[in-house]
Amino acid sequence: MATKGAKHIPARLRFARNLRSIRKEMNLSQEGLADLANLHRTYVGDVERGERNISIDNMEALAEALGVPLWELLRM
Amino acid sequence: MATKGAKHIPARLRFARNLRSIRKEMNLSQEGLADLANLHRTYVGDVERGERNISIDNMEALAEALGVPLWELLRM
DNA sequence: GTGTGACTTCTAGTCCGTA
DNA sequence: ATACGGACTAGAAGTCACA
Repeated sequence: MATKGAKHIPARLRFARNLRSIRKEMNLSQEGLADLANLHRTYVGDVERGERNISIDNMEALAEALGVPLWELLRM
Repeated sequence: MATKGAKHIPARLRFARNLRSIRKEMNLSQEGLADLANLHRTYVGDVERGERNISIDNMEALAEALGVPLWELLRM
């Protein structure tokens, strides 16, 4: 078969990138987002760099803070 | 307006329920799934009961073990 | 085959700084 | 406003014995 590859980017990285790009689209700072999600400034930065293995509760907190559905943050 | 409610079920619970129902559709035991995902039997059970705040890496491991995209497990 | 309590190890998540 | 480090505490990861 032809189209097999795809070699998925790890979910953690997809989440990281989507989080950052959506946050920026909203002209929100990491600090501002952290506040909205009741998380810490530095932690959000770590997550956006893909350095943290974030838990589902906090993923949801961030999604809600951004006002987007969680699956949107897992988009390729 | 009429249809506003929706009162989202927490992502953790949605994940729990979807995981269980998809696993069962595949006639797979918690044990079998745990093996495929390189996780422990009891841990998978805990997750299916929504008792664990699972991290993104393990969510992905379970999704891959089931052969479904991660977002499928977050479906309402 | 699954649920549950208890337990230890490891990392998620906080908070302080400095650049 | 963000990155990054160190040091710390809360809580996730991972395992077991028993129902």
